[in-house]
Amino acid sequence: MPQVNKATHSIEIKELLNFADRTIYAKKGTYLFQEGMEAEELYLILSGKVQISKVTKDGRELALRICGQNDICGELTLFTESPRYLLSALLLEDAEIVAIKKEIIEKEIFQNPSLAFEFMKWMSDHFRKTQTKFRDLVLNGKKGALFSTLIRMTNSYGVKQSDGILIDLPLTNQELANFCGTSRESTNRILNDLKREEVISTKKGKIIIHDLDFLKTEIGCENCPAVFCSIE
Amino acid sequence: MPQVNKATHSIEIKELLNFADRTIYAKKGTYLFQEGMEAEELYLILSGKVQISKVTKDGRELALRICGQNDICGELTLFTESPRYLLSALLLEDAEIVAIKKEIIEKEIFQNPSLAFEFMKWMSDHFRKTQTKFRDLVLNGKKGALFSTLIRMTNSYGVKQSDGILIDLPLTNQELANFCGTSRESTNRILNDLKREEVISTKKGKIIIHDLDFLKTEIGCENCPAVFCSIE
DNA sequence: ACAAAACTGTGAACAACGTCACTGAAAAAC
DNA sequence: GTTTTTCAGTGACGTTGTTCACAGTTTTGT
Repeated sequence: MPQVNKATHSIEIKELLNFADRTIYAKKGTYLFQEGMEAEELYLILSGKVQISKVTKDGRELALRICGQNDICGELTLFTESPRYLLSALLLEDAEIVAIKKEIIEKEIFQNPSLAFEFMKWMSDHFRKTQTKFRDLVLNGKKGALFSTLIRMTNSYGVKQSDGILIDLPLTNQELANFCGTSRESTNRILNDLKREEVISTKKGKIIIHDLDFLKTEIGCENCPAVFCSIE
Repeated sequence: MPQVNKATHSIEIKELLNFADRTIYAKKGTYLFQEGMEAEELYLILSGKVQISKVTKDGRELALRICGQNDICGELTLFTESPRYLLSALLLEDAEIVAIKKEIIEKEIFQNPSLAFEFMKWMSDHFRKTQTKFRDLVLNGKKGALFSTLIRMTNSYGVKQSDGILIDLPLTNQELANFCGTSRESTNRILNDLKREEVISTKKGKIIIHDLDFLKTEIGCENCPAVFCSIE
């Protein structure tokens, strides 16, 4: 099945594999790391999916990204003294993950300009992604947050169908709400409005987008390259 | 007058000066760059203040940071093909700014590991800053956004006084609101609540913080190092 | 020093969103 | 294949934040 838009990652990031400390086989539902933990490694996902999120004291959860194959996480701790993870990484599926020691990467980046360059490019792209998501959430209210999330999901997991684009990822209303900083009920109501207007529909717990442009114009999306507008 | 917390910038970032293309003397109220413009340079502020913000189609403005001496802006366009600025940079004061060609930096970073390293550290810190601000704005409502902004302003422009910390920066309610994604009226009401509870007061258009801890506990601030919690 | 402009402060009406409470549907477990 | 458990859906109501309107205050310009 053809992926609509698969953000291409730089080939060189795979160089990181050469510096692997060990490979982790972790189970769905467990945490790769949790906020507050001392951060000594960073991770490269070989298979499976990992959700990065922030948990508030009062138990709510703000989900930020879902990392899949070839994505990097734990990256925010590089170049910081006695760093701790700011976020938690929850396994959405069983996964195979390579751990790389922070010191080794830092040393290697220092000696390997091409790796440094690729890494900076990656950070830069990643930053842009966060920046645009930020804008959508703060500037366009909860509706904007949801529309933005749907668009990003489409870019990352969209599969073309005869009647639209299927977001090929099982998602409950609650999970979607976590990405928007919204309550489950609000998300549910907005989704049902969209169904009524035939912008989306659902099949077997997955969402099909029929009118992506509607979502885009509502939040003033400038049609930035999909690399900057994904959930990864 | 002693600055409460001045985030120390890496000395090496001044290396960038060696690659300067030209020096710009720009007037308050003008734009260094505006979103959508083709991005060919990045800028190092020598003196003056520059506010980075995003303007929405309907005229609202979301302010993200204020750059002062030795800060870098326009950085989000590095390592991207045919980049355009995502944000606008408005001069808050007359300023002296060094422009550096994107290509030159990219080339130099490739050849100079120490510069690359410092630059990555800078990006990493910068990212953390954005990430925490993000959390405050999305997770703690408009009040959280304002408290967070006040704390950041204190870290960047706070000057110790006998009765508290003066935020040594002229700020109208509207400007403050722009940093929070809020209406002027809401900001005004929250500020007046804080005045009534003697958490803050104002003198000559500037804010004095009497009870910083109150603001911090309200938003669940973990007392992260000031480097990650500033308005720069 | 005086007028114009910009900013502050506040009430009232309204919209957006969250919380609570509960029902029915679907999926998972046994 | 039935029982649990999880999830979707929806009304009622409270809270938060916005918008509009306007009066009073401070700052700026000349």
